[in-house]
Amino acid sequence: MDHWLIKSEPDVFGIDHLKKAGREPWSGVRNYQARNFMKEMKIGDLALFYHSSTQPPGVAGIAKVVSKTYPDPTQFQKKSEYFDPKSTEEKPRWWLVDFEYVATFTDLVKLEALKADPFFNDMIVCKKGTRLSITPVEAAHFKRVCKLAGCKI
DNA sequence: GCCAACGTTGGC
DNA sequence: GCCAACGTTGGC
Repeated sequence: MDHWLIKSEPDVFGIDHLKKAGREPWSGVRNYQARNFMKEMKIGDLALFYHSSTQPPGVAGIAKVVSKTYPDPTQFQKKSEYFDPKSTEEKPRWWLVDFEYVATFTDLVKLEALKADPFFNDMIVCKKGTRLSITPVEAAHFKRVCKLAGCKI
């Protein structure tokens, strides 16, 4: 099983939205690197749900991959803000998976806390200038974040 | 294929 | 609101 970190702005779609929805297609990723990581995801993989562009930023909970990778339907929808005229149904450019709600952390594991701990030095989200919305996470890092949150997975 | 200009992300 | 760090676009 692999581990990941997925970023989302809580004002747009946060962990509470996922909890309410139960399950959500992770549409709208329009970055090739992030897309490639999503293509590597397998059913059962776990992801840290990270809140970005908020005060304070940090990991808010856990989500689980519950579908295989399939074409992002919003790329074909003309009215969607994610519409991509260069994409075709025969050769879709953008792919996604569905995430299922797993848990909300009682206390947000702040980015500040991750940066303060040398154990997380290699974690991509801690590095300067990383805007990637989907990143792989080492199992040890994943476990430690859960531990900091007092969350047993 | 280079690279300047532009747009976006996201912490601060 | 600022701006660093990217990614993308398009002229050449």
